[in-house]
Amino acid sequence: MMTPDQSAIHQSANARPDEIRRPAPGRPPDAAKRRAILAATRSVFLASGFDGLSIEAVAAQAGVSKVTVYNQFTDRAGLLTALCAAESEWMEATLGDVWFACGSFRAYLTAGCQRLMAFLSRPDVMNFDAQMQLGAKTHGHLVKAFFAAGPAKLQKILHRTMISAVADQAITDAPVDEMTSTLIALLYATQPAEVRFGLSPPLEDAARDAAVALAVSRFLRLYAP
Amino acid sequence: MMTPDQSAIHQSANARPDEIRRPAPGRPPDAAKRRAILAATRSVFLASGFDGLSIEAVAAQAGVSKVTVYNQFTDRAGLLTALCAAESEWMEATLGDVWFACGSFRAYLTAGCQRLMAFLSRPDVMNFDAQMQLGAKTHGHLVKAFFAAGPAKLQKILHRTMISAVADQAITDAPVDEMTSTLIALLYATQPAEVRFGLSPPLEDAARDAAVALAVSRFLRLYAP
DNA sequence: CTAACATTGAACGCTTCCGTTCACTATTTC
DNA sequence: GAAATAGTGAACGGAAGCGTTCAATGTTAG
Repeated sequence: MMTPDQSAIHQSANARPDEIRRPAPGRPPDAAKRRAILAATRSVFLASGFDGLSIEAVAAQAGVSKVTVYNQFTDRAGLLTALCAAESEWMEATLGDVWFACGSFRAYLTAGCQRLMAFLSRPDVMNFDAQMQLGAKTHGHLVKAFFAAGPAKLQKILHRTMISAVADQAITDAPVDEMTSTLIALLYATQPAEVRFGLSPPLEDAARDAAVALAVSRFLRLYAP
Repeated sequence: MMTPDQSAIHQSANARPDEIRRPAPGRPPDAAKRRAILAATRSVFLASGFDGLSIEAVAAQAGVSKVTVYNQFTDRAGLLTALCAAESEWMEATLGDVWFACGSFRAYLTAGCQRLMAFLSRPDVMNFDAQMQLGAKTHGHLVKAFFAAGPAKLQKILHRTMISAVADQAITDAPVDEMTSTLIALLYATQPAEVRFGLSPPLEDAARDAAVALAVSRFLRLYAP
């Protein structure tokens, strides 16, 4: 009764290859409720973290019976796992979708970083980030997955970008890792400290875009050929 | 019985000026236990945050009766207030003590930033920082005090440093705020992302110092006259 | 229709922690 | 000495949340 199916999330992925497309008997789980539960879980998690997450609060906020939560996610751990998986997937997809060709390297980099920061500076995204940093000791496995889909993937993307920019002679051939971390740092400084601590409202889109453009300028000033 | 003394922390500060040095009757509170309670509170808080902080856990870890905690700090809120006050005081003092004269501006800045980051990169300090970022919604007053003693004070210190450096023609007279935030960003990038998420152990002292020196180099490359 | 599963609402026993009270001992001032 | 306060250990009633169970109803495949 502890782990009859381990996790309902990967149910379709775990389906036996020889009996595909055979629907399970009985009433199927309600996908909409599953989504509602995940959304509520995220909301509660942002405010309460790994250990504070109350399943009863999740059920209430999702407008669903507590038993349904256990039915769809087995467990508190299953709920957290599903949440982190969904968040990681979303983040990985978003980080990739942000980059597409433009004119000059400067224009490309500026536009990409602006779209990137429009995502990363969202209060909820930053909040999730902070929770993950705190969960390192107790939930390393989940943090690891999130890190791979988030920060690590971003680093890889920028790494590739730098390499091709060096090849195109758009920037000097300084150490790629140094350039990558410098760019990330300059982008990070885009967000004022008061905002990070929730003492000021987030920047308007225009202000954020301007700050990012300025950061890219500083970056190019450092590494222009 | 709710707030007979409001908060024992500021007891000496609140003493009437006309009846100073008159000791209170009866057995005085045990200062050592007070310190033990605060230390335990910090430890529990780093792991549990504002809402997860268990007073029973604090009492147990401090090796003290639960009643003593209530006796010395009135309240859960009083405990958190005292914790944040102590942390703010400590941080403010440390941030100031880090800077003292050296040879060149580069040497001065490098040494100061190295001592600064030796403090700021400590896992417990970073952890406290993350908890503060999360507590914005529910405990804005405490976060505000911490912010004033920490990030805001650091910003002021660097601001003054930049102004005098400009006056000495050690750096160009670019906008001071821009230079300050850029330096902070470059220092921030000193800490690898894996470390921030607790997936790698903190940098050794030598490695951290080297990274900081490199960050200062990049800063001076941007703003050398 | 029937078998199988989902969902609900309500209850269950259990644990943890809250903030408070009690009786008792220890320490300090007057 | 007496008065006043601090500290201990144990217990209190209550709140909240856990994970589970039950009976009843909804929905789906065969």
